[in-house]
Amino acid sequence: MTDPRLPRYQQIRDFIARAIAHREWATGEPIPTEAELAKVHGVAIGTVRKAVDLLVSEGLVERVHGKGTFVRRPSFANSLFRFFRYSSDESETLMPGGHVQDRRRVMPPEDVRKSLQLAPNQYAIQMKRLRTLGQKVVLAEDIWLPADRFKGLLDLDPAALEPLLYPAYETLFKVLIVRAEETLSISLANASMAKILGVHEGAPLMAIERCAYDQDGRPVEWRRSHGPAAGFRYRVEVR
Amino acid sequence: MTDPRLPRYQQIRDFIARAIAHREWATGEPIPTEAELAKVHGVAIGTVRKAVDLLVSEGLVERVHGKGTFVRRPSFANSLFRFFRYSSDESETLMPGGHVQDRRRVMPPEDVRKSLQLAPNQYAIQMKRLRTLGQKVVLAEDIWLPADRFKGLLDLDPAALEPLLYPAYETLFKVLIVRAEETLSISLANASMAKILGVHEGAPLMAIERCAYDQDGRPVEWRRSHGPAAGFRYRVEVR
DNA sequence: GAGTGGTCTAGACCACTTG
DNA sequence: AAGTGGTCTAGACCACTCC
Repeated sequence: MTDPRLPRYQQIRDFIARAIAHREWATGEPIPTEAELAKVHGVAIGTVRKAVDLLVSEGLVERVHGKGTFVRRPSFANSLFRFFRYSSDESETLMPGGHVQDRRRVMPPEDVRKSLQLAPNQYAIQMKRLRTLGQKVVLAEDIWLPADRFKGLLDLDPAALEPLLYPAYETLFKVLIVRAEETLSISLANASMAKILGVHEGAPLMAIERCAYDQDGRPVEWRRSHGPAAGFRYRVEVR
Repeated sequence: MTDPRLPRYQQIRDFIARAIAHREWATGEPIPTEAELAKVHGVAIGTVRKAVDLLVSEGLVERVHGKGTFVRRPSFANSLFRFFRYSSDESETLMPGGHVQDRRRVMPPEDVRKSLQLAPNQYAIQMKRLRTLGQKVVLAEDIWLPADRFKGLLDLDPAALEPLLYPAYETLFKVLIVRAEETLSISLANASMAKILGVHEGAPLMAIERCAYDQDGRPVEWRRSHGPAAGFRYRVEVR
């Protein structure tokens, strides 16, 4: 399953990441102890520690001294601030709702196809989605997925995809998002956007393009989101 | 110098970081080999490796297999994309000029004082600065520094601070920036901003607030930058 | 071939949590 | 006291670069 030419610690990291993606250990539950992992994989404990170090740095897992190592994933509030980096004004306790409006199986435009590394004849699934805070629409999203990794999504009850997509990807499609690249820019509202977001035509909008990658580094989602500029804040740490 | 209660690998990391900040090893030059560092500090090589791992993850140093470990600092193009995350349209080869306009020693406003963790009676140095691409002003910056760590900055020839501030901080004040937090938002140009940036009043601007931290995790610079929204792009990787 | 970092071992002892 | 992760050792051998 894993490339045997990879270092042992990488293989063990992949093994654990895959097990987590497949929900073999529930969120908040401990993974096997380092001693046990070492025994199972037939390596020294230092090698296991290096594998776990990687997972910690990816945010997939959390060490607690004296207790164990725990699956750390976005049960809720977490994924919000890992990937939903938008807050209207300062309030920390925001909790956006998600509302999938539209789902289709289509050929993606060229830029999306490239970002998702799809072959020219491969299909994508497109979804339109609104994010709301209270009654207010704060973000209109246009989401693209590789169809072959999300078989059956079109037949799902839309409610199964709410309030957050990434936990649903994980549970339903064994796709675990571990990182993403985002590009921010500013655009002006056209007529339809203005109507959806409740701003006047030509009002400034924040545009966020995101490409999200799974535990194996493959791109699995591309989205473009638009939100009203007023009150928009985006926080990030750079190194 | 370093807290002896810290783990050895932390102490060694601090030792190396400090040496780099003090320019004991030039940019692009190799630091001592791992074997040598181990001998000097009287530890096993694995401990040194852990220290160097930290520095690599901080981007301070770069390993090259078979050759050595090299000081990686923003000699030039690097710091641009580490900390100057602004590009007008897609062109990758941008190289913004910096032009310090104004320097003063003043009491900082409350929010700046807090961000820099200054005591209520401590002074700050304020600088105004323009960033240009070709003839065009792309960013107007308002920069605040703790006065006690930048003694003598007011007497310097402004040219000593160009084209980039962070290398100057490092050479002249032994302050090495290793990370920063940024908050992006959108504002509208007032009359003076409009004039400086060459846009009409009320035009949308990108506003970037940044707090930068040194190798010891202390905040050493706060700045607020404004640039025209048109053509603005900000790329970031999130985990 | 000599020198560098990269991987891995088989332990030891310490610090913290839980019963 | 037992079990967990955290630090550290004193090596071994491999992969890569340079001469």
